[in-house]
Amino acid sequence: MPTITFNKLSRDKKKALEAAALKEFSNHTYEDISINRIIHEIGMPRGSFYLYFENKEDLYLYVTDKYITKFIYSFINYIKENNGDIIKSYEGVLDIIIKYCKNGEKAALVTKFLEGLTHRISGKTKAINRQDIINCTTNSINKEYLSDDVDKDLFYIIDLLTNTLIHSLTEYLLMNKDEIRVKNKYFSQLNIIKKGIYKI
Amino acid sequence: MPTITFNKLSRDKKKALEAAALKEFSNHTYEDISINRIIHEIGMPRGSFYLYFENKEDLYLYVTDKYITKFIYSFINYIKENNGDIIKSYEGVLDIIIKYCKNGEKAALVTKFLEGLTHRISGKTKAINRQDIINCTTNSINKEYLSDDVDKDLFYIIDLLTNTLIHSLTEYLLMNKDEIRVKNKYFSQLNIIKKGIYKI
DNA sequence: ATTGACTTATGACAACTTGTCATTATATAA
DNA sequence: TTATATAATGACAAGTTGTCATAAGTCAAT
Repeated sequence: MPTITFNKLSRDKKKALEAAALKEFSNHTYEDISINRIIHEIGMPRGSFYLYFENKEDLYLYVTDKYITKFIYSFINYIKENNGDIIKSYEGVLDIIIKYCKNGEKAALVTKFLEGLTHRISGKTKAINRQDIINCTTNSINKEYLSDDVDKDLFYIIDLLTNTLIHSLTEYLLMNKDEIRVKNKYFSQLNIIKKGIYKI
Repeated sequence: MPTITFNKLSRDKKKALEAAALKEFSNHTYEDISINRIIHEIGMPRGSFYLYFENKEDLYLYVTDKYITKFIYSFINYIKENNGDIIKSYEGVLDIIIKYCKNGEKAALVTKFLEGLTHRISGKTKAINRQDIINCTTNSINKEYLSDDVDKDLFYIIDLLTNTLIHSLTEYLLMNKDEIRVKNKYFSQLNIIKKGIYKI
């Protein structure tokens, strides 16, 4: 969490730091992210940076969280577009993200965010909170599709689906596995889960 | 991969390096692993180390791979003990690993290996190959339990199960989530998958 | 045994990291 | 205007990694 001092900063300075951070994050592994490069880029003195953020991890989680949150909101909308069909929504979202990554220079960023989701950072295990995704998603789901013996709170299901999605994205974006293979596997796995939770 | 020169080294020197590396890995995040500390511990000159391994990643993958392989073999045996009941085997293995971690000083190590499985290392995405686990596991599975419309090659299923297992372990070991909650979720998720693939 | 050609070993070095802290500057309130 | 609190700064210590010129072995062939 950035300090109060950071929040008091002018809009320009904040934006500059965030932009520089994003640029650095896009081009380097978490390990290789250099605060030095970030602050040099925008001519911010070393001491100032440490007045605003505790360390690299602090900055990383701040910036990453912001973008993950954006994604969650649009995903929730997407579920609504699909009338609460959770499997259909998860089926579609892989493609949407993959396409998003192909279009722009966004791939690098999404990749890094994925790392943020998957990774434990600096031992403190402050990995971005997937709980948020799960909570927000639950309410958008149409439970009529679901078999009667399925647990009413959909926590386990969403966790399983999210996990499967992230794993597939990781394979495609971080491990450079073949798109078609990844998609085939993902759809098969969703199908297994569908059989496990949907009415026959 | 270590160099040929490393393999030519005396048993003692190799063991010493591996032991020092393991110790360092147990007590530090990947990011914070210091080759400096490792070589100081055993009085190995800097230049020598770089004669044997390319860098930190190289050493890390070498040591980690060794231990993962050990685990795979014992897991395959465990499946056989369960007469090829894949779901039952995955149900049991979480508990086995958790207990293993409780008993000894092994927790730290398993934790780090989990990180190795989950993480991308230094951008090159050389994460430990889960393909091995999947291939070896396939042959030990009793397919009679499986519903007829399940794909004959069990790749997708094992990947899904492994992914679910690793996620649960991560939550317990790296995110310090409550053991009972983790287990409940894991079993529920396995149950969903079971419904998706087993004969009724 | 001596030469010469490899292979292996070594530690000083350059080029980077990060986080701190004494000092200076700027607000803000009395 | 003075006093106080808040913010900005950059030099610094203490660490990191990978390289490379030099030194030391090894070992076959003369």
